[in-house]
Amino acid sequence: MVAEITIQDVARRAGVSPSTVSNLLNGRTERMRPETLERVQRAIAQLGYSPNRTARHLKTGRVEMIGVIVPSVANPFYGAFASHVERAALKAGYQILLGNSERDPERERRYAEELWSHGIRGMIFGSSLLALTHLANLVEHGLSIVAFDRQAQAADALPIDSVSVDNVLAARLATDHLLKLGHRRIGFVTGPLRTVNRLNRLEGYEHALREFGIALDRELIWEKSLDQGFGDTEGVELGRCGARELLGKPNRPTALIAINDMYAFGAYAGARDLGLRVPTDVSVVGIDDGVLAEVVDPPLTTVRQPLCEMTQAAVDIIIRRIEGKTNGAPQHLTMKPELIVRKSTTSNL
Amino acid sequence: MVAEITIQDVARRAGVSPSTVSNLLNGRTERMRPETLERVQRAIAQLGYSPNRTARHLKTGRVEMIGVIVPSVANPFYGAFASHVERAALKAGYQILLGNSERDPERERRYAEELWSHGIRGMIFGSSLLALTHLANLVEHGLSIVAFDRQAQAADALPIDSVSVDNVLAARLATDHLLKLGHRRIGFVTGPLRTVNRLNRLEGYEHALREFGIALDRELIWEKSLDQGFGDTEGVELGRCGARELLGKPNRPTALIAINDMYAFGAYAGARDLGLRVPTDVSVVGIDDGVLAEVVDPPLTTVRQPLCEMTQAAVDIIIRRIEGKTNGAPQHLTMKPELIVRKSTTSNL
DNA sequence: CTATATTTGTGTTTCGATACACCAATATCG
DNA sequence: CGATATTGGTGTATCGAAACACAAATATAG
Repeated sequence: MVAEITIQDVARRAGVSPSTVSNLLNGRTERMRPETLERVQRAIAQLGYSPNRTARHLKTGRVEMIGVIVPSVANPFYGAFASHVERAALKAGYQILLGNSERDPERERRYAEELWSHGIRGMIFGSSLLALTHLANLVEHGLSIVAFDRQAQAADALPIDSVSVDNVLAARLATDHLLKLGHRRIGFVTGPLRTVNRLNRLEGYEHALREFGIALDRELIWEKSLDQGFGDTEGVELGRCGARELLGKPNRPTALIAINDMYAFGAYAGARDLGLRVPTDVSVVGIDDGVLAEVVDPPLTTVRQPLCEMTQAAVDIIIRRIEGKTNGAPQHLTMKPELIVRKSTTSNL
Repeated sequence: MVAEITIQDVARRAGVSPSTVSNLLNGRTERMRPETLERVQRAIAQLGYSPNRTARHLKTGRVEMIGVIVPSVANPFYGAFASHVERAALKAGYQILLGNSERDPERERRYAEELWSHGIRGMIFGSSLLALTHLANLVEHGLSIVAFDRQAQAADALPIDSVSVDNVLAARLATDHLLKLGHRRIGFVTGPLRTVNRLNRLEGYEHALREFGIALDRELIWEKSLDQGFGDTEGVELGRCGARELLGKPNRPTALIAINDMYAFGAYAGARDLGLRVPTDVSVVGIDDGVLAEVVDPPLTTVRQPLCEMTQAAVDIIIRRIEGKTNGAPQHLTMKPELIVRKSTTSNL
């Protein structure tokens, strides 16, 4: 246990005042003799000094961190998301602080307050919750938020930026694809409809059916949540369970749309449980296009979200807000999804 | 943008000194009149005050955060890991700060120094790198580290705690299982052998073969890394590639052991690429037992790591170190792995 | 050779919370 | 009733870095 090295130690060693060291640290070198500069730099290197961020933050009020709150990184989609956000943040000199909210507004609020008390003034939320009122207080105090994968809602009263894929379109692409393949009874498997992106996807599904002149059959929409709360396995378990129930009906659907890839993988298992094969007996489409989509058997037909561009945009926006480079009205970016046809869907003609 | 509320504001409102508010905040209420206490509490509630952690940290030198550094949370294993660590940490009143190192010692060192300069004095490393010398400097300065999934090495000169599954045993269980099923040519698919856990697993594989009286065929050990660096997809891609190469040989193996579940899923795809079926044409065993293992088709026979207990132990150890409740020699916990037989392996008799 | 600029740093205060020595007011006791 | 405890707080210095006004040393001008 060695004592911390402070700016004072460096100053003493270089024979200058702490102020001078601070000046160098903050790039105010223009009025500094080259030899002084070099002396200070040597002292820093020799002592292995690195400034205490806490002290710096207390003084400046700025902290180069952004908060990232997702339902759970145990879900590979959010894992990949967090990973992309981190990469983009690091490039801009920011660290990320990650929290799992399990889509619980109360946990989300607590996390946000926690991060706030660490001086973090910008956060990205991936949970896509219907309301954002639990964050109103902090936003009014000056917190900047980017809602990820949650298109702005008419009812939103808060100035919150958003970056999202067009989820209505995503589900329309999936549904249209199946309709064109001749499917008429298409099941929709989702977890709790407590998020904007899910509602939008359902809307896209209904829209596509309507456009095609097919009556909506409520029986084909399966929505349920796990009793024992949220877990790592939520998506696949629900997908499995939903597929089993829908495919067990007398007049079973010939195709399923899963709310995301994890649900689709679960649906594969559910179909298998009933002795049905994908795509021969039932076509399955996912949404996300994560890394596993092309590896599973059969490779999953799914709708791609441009995750990389989306995260980059989200990070850019939040940093501009934090640094006060944007002050105006909330920005809302909507990206285009893309249908990726693989082997999990087949013609029903 | 509302001004921050400080302890002074609360004190003024309650008609006491900041010291008194601080005393309450830190539980020193024993010599405080109940009515004063109540007045201060009311002031805190009315103003919605929450203490500035930065200032507190600067004064106390303590910060209730632990660093968690993993190769990448985009890998579901580390996503689940991070999620478990977070849960355990929160229970103990700690936050986690997460970093992805992509197994690069230099990135790992930079991250560690970054976290150190934030006042973090305890970190959990999940990368299992062969050497830990890149962290020597910080450890000498007082950083506590738990190496996760990396059994202590004889050459380790640093006082670093560890929590790991017995990786040698894990691979032995997998190999024995296949041997008992009658397999004699068993391939081993792994990424770069630059981690302790991988080397240990390879050792377990070799050990089991030797014990069974089977000569080691180096041709059956496939080890490669991706050219274009580390990505979300590393595991599955390498597994796929490895399986394709091994199964493409004239005298191909009848079974494969994948270094982890992701590689195993890749191996499924690789076998499929060659028109081979699992387990009819080739048996596959993974290691980890993540959530997808029982969902994929066929459900994966794998070796379970008791992730939950392991992370809990790691968090307990690191917090005891940070709080100075343990000072002695490094602790090394080794947990027992468990073979989970599903449908991806079958008899070769 | 004095007056004014310019260069090159420095001293002091501050951020918000905490630790700790210390003080005022009241209670207790012989 | 004066001396001593006890109760219930408070004043002040401090953590490490940064901001900013200001000062010493040197250069330049007239």
